[in-house]
Amino acid sequence: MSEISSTAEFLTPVAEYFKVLSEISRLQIISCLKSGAMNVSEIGAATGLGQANLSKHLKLLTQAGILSRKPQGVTVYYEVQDPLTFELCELVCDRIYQRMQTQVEQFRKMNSFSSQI
Amino acid sequence: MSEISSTAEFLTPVAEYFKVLSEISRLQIISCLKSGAMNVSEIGAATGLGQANLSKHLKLLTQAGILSRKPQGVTVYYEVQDPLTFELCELVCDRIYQRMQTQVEQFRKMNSFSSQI
DNA sequence: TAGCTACTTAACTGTATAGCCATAGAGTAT
DNA sequence: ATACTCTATGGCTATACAGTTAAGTAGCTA
Repeated sequence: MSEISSTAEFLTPVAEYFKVLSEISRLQIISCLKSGAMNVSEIGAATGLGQANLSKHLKLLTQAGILSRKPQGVTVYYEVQDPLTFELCELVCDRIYQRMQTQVEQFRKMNSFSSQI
Repeated sequence: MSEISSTAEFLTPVAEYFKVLSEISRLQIISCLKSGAMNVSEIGAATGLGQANLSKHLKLLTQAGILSRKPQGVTVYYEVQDPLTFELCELVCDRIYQRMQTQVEQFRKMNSFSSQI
């Protein structure tokens, strides 16, 4: 095994983790679980995702260790298990906001047609 | 525009950011840039990625604001521009390591055949 | 038991993209 | 100008996966 491929192998689970967070539907699910546990129907209503599709995403998120799955009778409650999830999303969200702010500011400065100072 | 779709729209750039970090090749590139700026050939040698493929990944990473691109004569040097990148990777890496540790520990406890205490 | 509800899974389709090849461009030297 | 090196791009194929429809499963209730 070469140095390169061994490095790549260590990075595989990291890439997989980020991949789970790289879909809007799953971020929607995580987002609406910020307030606490919800069952599948509730999550479906909140996100607008189709039932089967939602189920697949929930399975993925659970397998990734991001959500916990708790059946209660006929319904199943999901909850964000790892607080790191929120932390990561917030870090990225904040950075994106900062960049947008910077871009707006740069645009304002560069805009020769602006009547502003 | 419904509440749901507007939420989804805000999440789009976040998902895109995570998507950039969700590929082993790109993580390899980021990883080998930890020590500082490198040109394309050097990155290629360090990662083993094909030239055209590497170029595309570098473009993506640059567009995502993760790398900075600095041409010097005929060569082009890339560098990790946003320290947040390393921060995110470290957070995920550490968490994955913690989980692996936990799994090993649980396995040890559950393993009835073990000669250990 | 049957029937109902809540959720999961299987099978399929369309879309996105990683990797590869060939080519193009851009800078440098002869 | 020509030739050479380094990097970027366009076209292609194979693969992965999000979303959908339909069928299956598990727990409640009459």
